[in-house]
Amino acid sequence: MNTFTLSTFLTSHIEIEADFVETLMAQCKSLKVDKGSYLLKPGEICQHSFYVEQGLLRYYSIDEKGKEHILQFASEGWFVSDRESVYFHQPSHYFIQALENSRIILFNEDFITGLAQENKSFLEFNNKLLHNHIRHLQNRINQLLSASAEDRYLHFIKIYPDLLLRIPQSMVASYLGITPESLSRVRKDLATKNFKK
Amino acid sequence: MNTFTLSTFLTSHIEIEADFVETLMAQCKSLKVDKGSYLLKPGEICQHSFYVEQGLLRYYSIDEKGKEHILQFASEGWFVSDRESVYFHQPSHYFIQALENSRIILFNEDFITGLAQENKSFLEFNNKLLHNHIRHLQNRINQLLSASAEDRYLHFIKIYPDLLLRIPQSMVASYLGITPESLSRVRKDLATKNFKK
DNA sequence: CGCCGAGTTGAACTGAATCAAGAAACGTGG
DNA sequence: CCACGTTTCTTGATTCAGTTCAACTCGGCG
Repeated sequence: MNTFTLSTFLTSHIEIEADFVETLMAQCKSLKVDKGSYLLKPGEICQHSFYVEQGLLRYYSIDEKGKEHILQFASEGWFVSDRESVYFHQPSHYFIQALENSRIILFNEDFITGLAQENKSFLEFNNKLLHNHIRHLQNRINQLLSASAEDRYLHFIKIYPDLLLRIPQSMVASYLGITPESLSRVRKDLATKNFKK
Repeated sequence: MNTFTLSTFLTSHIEIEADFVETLMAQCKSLKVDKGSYLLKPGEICQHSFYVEQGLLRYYSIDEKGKEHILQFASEGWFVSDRESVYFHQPSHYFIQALENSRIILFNEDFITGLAQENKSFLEFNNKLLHNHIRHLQNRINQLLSASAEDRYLHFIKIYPDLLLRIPQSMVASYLGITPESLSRVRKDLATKNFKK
């Protein structure tokens, strides 16, 4: 059985009436995507927030030199979307791609904002998501400004130990803002440090 | 005359009834702060969003090595706050400080969320602020991951040309995530490049 | 005048990138 | 279950962007 269904998520995060959850669920599309497939590509206007019930997504950009930069991973119980693109109706600069076969719930944003006006607890829920998003982004910026590659890696394995087992190391490096080679060396250094202790 | 009063800002950003603006304004405290003084310090729980009518603020952290890292500047027409601290009622890790004598409007967050439930256009306004915030944070992360110090500086002067004249260069460096010495060299390089062209 | 803080410059250093090669792990088909 | 090719990870040598520390310049201001 699966504890990451959307309804479980909703009821665990906010005070919400069971029948409201039902009607909400009934109006959200569920989607199965294969590993490697894309939910968003640059140039498209992002139409949804994606909730991951099962599987793993990544949210990333490619710069002028062709390098990938992963902004976010989303495994079970997480939301991803290009909120800038959704909200301001602008073409995205980002990719959202499945790293595993996944089961996703699509949230249409207009639908969401509509609900937020009707239902108080849903408004709170939406607000919580936005603030949580801001919190993550801000922490990330502060860390990129202040911490070394090693510190950032240590922080990553502390926060996302589960992801370590599911994604290739090169993607961790991309998330941290370093090259795969550098991450390999950081890990080597840490190993010898721990050995000495 | 001043075009950055809060009421001007509100009416230019959303469809909102004039009398609602009035009642809103009546309930927000205005505050004059001297250059150098603090609106938030680490350990405090941030209680407000700060709207800048006049002047300039910075939002920054200090890391373990004692280095400052500026996350955001806020001049006329901008909001700042530690949304994480406000929303989750957690002690902040950040400073908010006036870089000039400033006139600030205080937004109590509970008050805001209350209003958002009553007034539809205010809900939209609040949503717009949050999404705008997310947009900025995301762009910043993407840039820290992908762009060189020089690129980041060029982007900065393009986006915030006005700030260049108002803040010391060392703070621009802090915002960009480099040392003042490095920024000085970046500028030198750019000058000779432009000369050659 | 003389000080003071901001900015610049230089020289040495360092963390991380790059490029190239090799080793290990992994999945697929025989 | 093994052999093979492919992708992932590691390692080494070199280069490079940005840091550090120290000295110097400059403009403003008492």
